[in-house]
Amino acid sequence: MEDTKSKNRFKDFLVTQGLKSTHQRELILEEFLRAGSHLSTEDLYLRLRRKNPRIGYATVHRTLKLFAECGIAEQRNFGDGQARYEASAHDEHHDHLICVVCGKIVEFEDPRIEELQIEVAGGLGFSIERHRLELYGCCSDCRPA
Amino acid sequence: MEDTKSKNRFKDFLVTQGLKSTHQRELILEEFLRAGSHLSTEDLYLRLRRKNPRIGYATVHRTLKLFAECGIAEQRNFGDGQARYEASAHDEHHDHLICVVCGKIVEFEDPRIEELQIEVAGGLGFSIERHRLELYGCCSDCRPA
DNA sequence: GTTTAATTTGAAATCCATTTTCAACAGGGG
DNA sequence: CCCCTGTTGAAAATGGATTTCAAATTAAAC
Ligand SMILES: [Mn+2]
Ligand SMILES: [Mn+2]
Ligand SMILES: [Zn+2]
Ligand SMILES: [Zn+2]
Repeated sequence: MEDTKSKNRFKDFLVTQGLKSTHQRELILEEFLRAGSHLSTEDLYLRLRRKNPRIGYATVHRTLKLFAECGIAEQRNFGDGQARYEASAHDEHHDHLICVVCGKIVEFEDPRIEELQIEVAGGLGFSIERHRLELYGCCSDCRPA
Repeated sequence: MEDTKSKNRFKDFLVTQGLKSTHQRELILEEFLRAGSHLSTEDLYLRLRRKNPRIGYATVHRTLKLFAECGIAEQRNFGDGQARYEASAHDEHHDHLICVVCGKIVEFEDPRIEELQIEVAGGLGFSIERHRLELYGCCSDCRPA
């Protein structure tokens, strides 16, 4: 399958927002869906340049923000100084495990942790809107034997 | 009590690192300990300027980094684009709950969540070095009645 | 106290990801 | 087509973090 869902969602988004469907936006969405996840604006920009040198960084940046606004992408920040984007696949939430040695990123989701977060926040009078959970450590590949 | 612990620790740190004890470093540490937690470099800089207009932003910045290096402060990043520092009181870890309306920051620590993080990471072959957990929501003061 | 070598300071410059500007350009309804 | 409006991309601006460098300060050595 070829991610028709995201493409349609973006198309609808453009229409309802009175925005235009452009060649660049199509190219960027195409490459964004093709490429692996957690890539920075720069990453995506460079990939796009290979095939189409006429694309501008500003357009890639603006289009990624549109993706996030429309809900087909999410911005992440792993503390390396540049924002990263990933396709919000399947509408399911997940958190991240990041290897501080090789940079590998593993996704996980644990309902028990999610539940405890709500409980703890509730006990302090907060209703949670969103959260950020990142675990930094060393993956099995990088662990000294 | 007047936080002699942090002051001594910093003093020792300067000696062992071959660094010098200066008037500015003392002023900055004094004000850092006096002021509330989670303040940005800019925040601290402005507070210091009130009493002592001769202090430079660069010095505040460098000194805060020294505090973090020496272990009496920790840098935090709550996604508002500027780093914040807090005194690492009592050597005990905690996470944060942030009100998206008024910006209030509440600290918490839940051993069950900490434990689950280790368990989940272990199941994926990771050993955790550190983590970041921030809950964003609405506090009781800001909740629509 | 004086000299000396090394570190520190702070204003200004630089860095660097992000965001904005703006004139040229493209889309798409009429 | 036309026209209006949204879009593009090169370049400039932004803003927090960091570095530069000459002058000032510190602390150890005379
Ligand atoms: Mn992910
Ligand atoms: Mn805190
Ligand atoms: Zn690794
Ligand atoms: Zn609040």
